[in-house]
Amino acid sequence: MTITSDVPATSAPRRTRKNNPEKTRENILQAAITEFVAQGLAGARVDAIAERTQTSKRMIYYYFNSKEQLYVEVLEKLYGDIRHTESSMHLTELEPFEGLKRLVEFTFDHHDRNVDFVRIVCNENIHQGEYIKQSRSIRSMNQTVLVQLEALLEKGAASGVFRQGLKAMDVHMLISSFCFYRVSNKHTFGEIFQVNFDDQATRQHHRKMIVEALERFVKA
Amino acid sequence: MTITSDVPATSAPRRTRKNNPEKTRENILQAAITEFVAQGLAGARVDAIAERTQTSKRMIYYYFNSKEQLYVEVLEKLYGDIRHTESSMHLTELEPFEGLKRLVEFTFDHHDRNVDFVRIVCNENIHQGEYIKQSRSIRSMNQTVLVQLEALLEKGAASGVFRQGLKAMDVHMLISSFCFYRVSNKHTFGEIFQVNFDDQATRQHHRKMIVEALERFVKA
DNA sequence: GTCTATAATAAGATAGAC
DNA sequence: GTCTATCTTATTATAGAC
Repeated sequence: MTITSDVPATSAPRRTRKNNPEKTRENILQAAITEFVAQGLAGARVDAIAERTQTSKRMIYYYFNSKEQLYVEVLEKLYGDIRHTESSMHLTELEPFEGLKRLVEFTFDHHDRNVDFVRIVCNENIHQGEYIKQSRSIRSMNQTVLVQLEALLEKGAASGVFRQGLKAMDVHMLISSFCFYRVSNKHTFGEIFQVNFDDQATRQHHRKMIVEALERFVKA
Repeated sequence: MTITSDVPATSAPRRTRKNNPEKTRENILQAAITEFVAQGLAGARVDAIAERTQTSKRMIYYYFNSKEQLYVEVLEKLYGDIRHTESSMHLTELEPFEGLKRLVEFTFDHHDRNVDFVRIVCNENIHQGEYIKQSRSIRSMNQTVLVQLEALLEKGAASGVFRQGLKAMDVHMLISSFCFYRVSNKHTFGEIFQVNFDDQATRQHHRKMIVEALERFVKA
């Protein structure tokens, strides 16, 4: 690259438009989330992502090298959002049934509010988890729930209110199943059985139901 | 291209290859299932579908007109497979808890055996149920479960073994959630928590667990 | 770091012979 | 009904100026 050093030192600044790498990067990432969630990895168009940004397509390749790498970063970002909130639950400080209720409601609300997360996970499963395996960080960040839930189950069993021998992963899976399904399948289930999952009364009803199902499941 | 019409009238038959419309159509449909399930609607390539068939790409357009129409037929076929088996359960002829157990185990086994069905439903939800709405048949064929389950719940409540006021759709959703999730999310959940969902011992464990969860949920 | 223009290729759909 | 060859457009990715 040749340097044009014969610029008048007194006139306009060297840069007319302010460069802001971090902001540009974040801007692209947000646009990518929207596009990947709506279209899936294969259906997403780099042009469409560019149109959603304040910058150009060239910058996408400049920062992320390829559509696939951009997708992996989106995956990591959306998985990462759960960890933050999850670690602040303090389940074991509560009475066991209260702790369980809080965990279930927390998981329910998180899925309900983060349709993006649910969609990207669905898409990732269509691709057989190919990209999640490329991310070393995602796996480690998800162990927190199991540790907390295990402590809760032990405490409940010790005090005799929960039954013995429950496995944290099983309970976690029961909770996740329901919370995930009512978001992931809202369109097909909603269409077939004519239910509107975005309706607030329906939402409250489901929330109450899944708490009850889990209470009955762990009860001694 | 010039036409060589000077072919001896007595020699080879007009058709060297036997035409078999129904078989060709079915052949294409099966290839399409494989491709759509593996790649999603957007990721699926018509060329790839053609390669999986014993026929050519031209025939795909001849029989199905477009990639989208072919996709809708795949959707209808996979949804249709459940109905057949579902209608032969005769739940109400059994003792209530036995009927419930049979329904849960049936749903579990169906999802476990039909990963294709689960994948296509996931894909359809990414597209916000856009194509399932185009099919008039799918909605009607799914009402059977609810009718049967409703009768079962009433019978159980009448004899006092089930609690009162349970809604068929809620119970159906609880069952479906778990059975669906462990297939739909086997790759991400499996990777994060290092579980192999195809392992037979794991499978049996989950099957027993979901039956137990439902028994506890409906118990009076 | 950022932009516009463009190369290279992949993919849905069709023409036309037999 | 079936085949091969091809048209047309869309899409990922890059070149090169500033």
